[in-house]
Amino acid sequence: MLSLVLDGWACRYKLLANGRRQITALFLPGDLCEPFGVMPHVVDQGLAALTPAVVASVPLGAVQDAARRWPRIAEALWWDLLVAATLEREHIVSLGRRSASERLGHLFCELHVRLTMVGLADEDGFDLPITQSDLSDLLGLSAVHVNRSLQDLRQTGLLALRGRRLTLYDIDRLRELSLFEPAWFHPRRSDALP
Amino acid sequence: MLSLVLDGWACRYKLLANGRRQITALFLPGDLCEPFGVMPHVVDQGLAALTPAVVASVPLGAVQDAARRWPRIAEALWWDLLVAATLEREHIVSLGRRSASERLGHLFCELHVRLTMVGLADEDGFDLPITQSDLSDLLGLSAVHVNRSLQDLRQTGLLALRGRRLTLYDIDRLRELSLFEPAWFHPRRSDALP
DNA sequence: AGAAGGCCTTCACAAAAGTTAAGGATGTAC
DNA sequence: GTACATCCTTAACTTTTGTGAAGGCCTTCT
Repeated sequence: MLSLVLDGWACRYKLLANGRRQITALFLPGDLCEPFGVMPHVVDQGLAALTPAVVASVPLGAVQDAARRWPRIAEALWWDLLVAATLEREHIVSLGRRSASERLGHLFCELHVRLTMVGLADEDGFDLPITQSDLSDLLGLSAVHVNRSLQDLRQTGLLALRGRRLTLYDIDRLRELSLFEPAWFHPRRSDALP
Repeated sequence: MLSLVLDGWACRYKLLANGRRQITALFLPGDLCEPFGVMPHVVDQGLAALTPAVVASVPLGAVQDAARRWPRIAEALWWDLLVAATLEREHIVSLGRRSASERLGHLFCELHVRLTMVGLADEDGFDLPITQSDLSDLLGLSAVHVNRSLQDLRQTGLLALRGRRLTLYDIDRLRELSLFEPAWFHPRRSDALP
């Protein structure tokens, strides 16, 4: 079963024995939230909606048929797998080597790119429908510290977050501060497909 | 080009603009260090040997031919992709929600399982050929703190690390302390392959 | 209107981790 | 054997992050 998010935000997460939660991946509208749906036995983590969400599920057989018949489908699936893996690696880098503010900034830059690709962001911001507690589970921080770092970013004049709207006042400076390198995000489509 | 580690340890890593390094994946003998060798254009990260290493490289065409001719090859490739993804997700969990000692313990438990599978560990330990500084880049810590936490684990009587040999005195207790759940590591081989 | 719950915000304090620096051990090159 | 380099170890100190607790704002339910 292949699952595609049509609306809303979802995530993959793991709950540790001590009760802590770590979100390992964030799924926005347009994302496949089960890229390994092809091998459903091995899911070691939970899947959850962070907002009310609409998800389309396609039976595995249909996916395989479609992929065989239309190469572009197969190509798109590979593509998605690859982008997801890249995002995951960048997540590791953030958690390991970026400070709290840098993690927040980097996440916002990433979301801005991803949401722009699906038409859900404009030049100076986007809708951020999840709680600060969700952000903390995603970034490996405490909720209090997320709030603190958010205040820092606000006071530096880099962004505003009111209601559910995130406004980015100076994306270039935010990218610099967060060590964001958008290059990895737009790799060329490869012509060498398996 | 598909690359297989035959001997030695290697890693994928990213260097940040501020000079910090984060290792995103560790490759032991028997691991494919380019699971996405199938799409070589998109490597956003570096590949490095952590010890003198021997790597076999197989041209992409040969891999595709072999995969088509012998389904078990294709199956094994999928398998490797899946295990690597699971390890990567667990890496995220460690960096986000485990303390320094827990990260070390978890890594040692993971290495013990992986190295046992390729015959490079015995019941009570294995060879750990990388430096504490490498460990710190892998676990998102400072080298000094890795050393500190290592001392803690030693003094708790959980392990010894002399020369390059790591001895685990009480694996069960170490697993408990590190919130290690080996379940994810032995998922059933799926019968539904693409 | 009032009560309740979720979320955001702030504070004071505690714990964890980073930094800088120094010395010791070990191994390699000459 | 000596010099050099790398790695390990420890210490003192600083910074970052976590914890527990409290109050405020807002929405929803009754």
